[in-house]
Amino acid sequence: MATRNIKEVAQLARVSVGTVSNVLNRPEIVSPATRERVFEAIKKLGFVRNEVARHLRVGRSRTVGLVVLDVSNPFFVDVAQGAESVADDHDSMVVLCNSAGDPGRERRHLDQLEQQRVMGILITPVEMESPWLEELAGRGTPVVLVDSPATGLQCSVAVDDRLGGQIAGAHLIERGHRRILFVGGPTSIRQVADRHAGVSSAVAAADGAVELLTSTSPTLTVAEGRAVGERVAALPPEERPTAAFCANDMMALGFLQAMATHGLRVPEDLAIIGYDDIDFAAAAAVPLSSVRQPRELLGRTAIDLLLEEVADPEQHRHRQVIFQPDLVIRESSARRRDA
Amino acid sequence: MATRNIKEVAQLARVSVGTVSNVLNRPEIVSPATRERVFEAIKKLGFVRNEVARHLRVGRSRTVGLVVLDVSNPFFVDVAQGAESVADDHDSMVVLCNSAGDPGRERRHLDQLEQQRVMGILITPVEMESPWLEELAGRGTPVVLVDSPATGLQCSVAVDDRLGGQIAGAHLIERGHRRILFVGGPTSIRQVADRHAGVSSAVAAADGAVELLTSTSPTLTVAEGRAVGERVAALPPEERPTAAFCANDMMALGFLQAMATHGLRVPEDLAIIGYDDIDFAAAAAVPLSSVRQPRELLGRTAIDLLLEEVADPEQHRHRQVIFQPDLVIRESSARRRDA
DNA sequence: TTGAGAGTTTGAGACGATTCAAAAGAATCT
DNA sequence: AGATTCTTTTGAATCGTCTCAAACTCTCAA
Repeated sequence: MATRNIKEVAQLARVSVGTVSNVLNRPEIVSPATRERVFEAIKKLGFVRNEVARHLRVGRSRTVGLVVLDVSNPFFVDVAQGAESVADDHDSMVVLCNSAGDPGRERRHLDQLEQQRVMGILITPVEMESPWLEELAGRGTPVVLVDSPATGLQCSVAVDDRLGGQIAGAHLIERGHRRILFVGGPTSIRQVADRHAGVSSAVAAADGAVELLTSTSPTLTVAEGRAVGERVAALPPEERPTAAFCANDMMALGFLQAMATHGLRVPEDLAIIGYDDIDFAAAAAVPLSSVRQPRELLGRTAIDLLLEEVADPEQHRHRQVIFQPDLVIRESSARRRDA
Repeated sequence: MATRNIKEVAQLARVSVGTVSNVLNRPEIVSPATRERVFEAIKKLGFVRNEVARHLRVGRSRTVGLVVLDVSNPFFVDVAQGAESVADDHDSMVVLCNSAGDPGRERRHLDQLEQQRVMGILITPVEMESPWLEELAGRGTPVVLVDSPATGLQCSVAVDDRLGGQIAGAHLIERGHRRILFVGGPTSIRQVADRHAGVSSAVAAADGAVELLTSTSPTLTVAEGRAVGERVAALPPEERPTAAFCANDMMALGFLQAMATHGLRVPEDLAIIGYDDIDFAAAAAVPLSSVRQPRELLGRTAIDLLLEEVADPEQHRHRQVIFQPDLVIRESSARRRDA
């Protein structure tokens, strides 16, 4: 209502709109006296620059969209915080969007972000193949894939999930487990597929001595983890796996809860290892072993790549950055199991 | 780069820009034949509407800013999800900003949001008194306070924190505790102050039979909770409180971890009760008793109030909505203590 | 044949800031 | 005083879309 514009400021300060704009953007080229007068007018009127109009003229915005698979997963929150910390230093803003694993929601968010002409988009896509993203990039919105496969057509940052799965598998095997359950989400999610492939390869390396079971669920939530845990707890002991490798910590926490409610001891009756090493993993009923990813670094690197592309689109060569996960061993997989 | 505009579409479809705009906004008033022609042109060119220009012309944006105290606290994530679910139905967007308890960051976010001319702002302010917010509202950006005091100058939604503190205190006293520690953050945060006042009143009602200790920390994080826990664990048993009421679940989880590392049993040696009842509370080392707040409802109601104000600013009367918390008793405070 | 009325389409302003060539003013030098 | 250079200030054009009064096209009735 009472939104003042540059023209009113100019009038009050008895200068032209061009001068007000200069005071706002390049104060050093304006004489101190005029500058002072303009600042006073701004303060008196309570003028706030209209970023929308500015953006329309200048052509690019200072906000970056970050579309994640699940905001309630602390992993993504940490990635977001990493990205935000970098954005802050470039007085940009990160707007966090939640696809909740739903391609439709993801699509709507992407449309909205493109309509807003954001500077660029960081995304952990729901599905491995996404023609949308390429079209988007083709129309001029830079896209960086976060924790996702390198298609070569855009930048990406990821953690070697195959390696993570392998480390986890090797660890369980080394601890004496011979019957391992992989608790995963939909295999359409690349992270899940890779982690499974990793543990498979570790199992394969054990020369048939180890059996790998696989359970898939539609989502990677605490509730799903609990549900799988319930089913496992209900199995007769001899059919039960002795260890569970969960595709993320949320599922692992749910799985762990199910063990507790059914009186199964962790790790004695069943060892558990999660993925992501979110802060809550260490605070769980039984402190959770987990494959750690450099969460904030992931976010920071993603936005760095984006800013690099924006700064010089011509020179820019797409890059794929891959980090290595490492294993954090805690109580939930600490004991040796005698085969 | 290849961003097409309405004019190019108009050219290709051999109509005027006005007609294209009509197709976009009021397709029913355009003849089917023309409409079809325009749609084809849009598709052929890969035209994406520039929401920035639209917004400049129309005057108000479809995005709402939500400024929270701590994104890594699942409580706020849930509030955000509640808000987002409503926004979705009004094809608006919620942009989530993190003040991280820092007035400077909060201020910068507010500035940015105002410059973007957002439709409105939902905020959990860092400090109780914030003249900024009133100025902001005065300049025409509606503000709804979330989980915050009712100043009467704007709408607010909150949960009765005093009652929450009281419930928690009464529960601990009823369980036989006579030496209770309140683990809180800075008292400048209203929630903390109120929860403390609540437990105080419960203690006062016990007629001098109960002693209340208070520990304050700069932040309400897991780490701070752990730090306080360390100090408490180091006390000689006779000086130690028998129960801790933590200002939020994050602190409670940290506190609990400290108990575990120092071999103190929960709840036998020390009972713990948290606040918020985040999902991870139930999955903790010892399932955590907690004061539950209607997290999503808080977010949903906040944005409802905002939309109401935006829809009809003249008629709108500011309202204060207050919800009641309730107590969830779990293992961490389940036992009776014999005085 | 004309006029009324309904249904479509048009295109010239906004919206608010930035840009930049050009004008104005001030300072310095001959 | 006039020429030259440097510093400030100006204001019209621009970004992409929406709005709305006016113009155009039909159809139908008088």
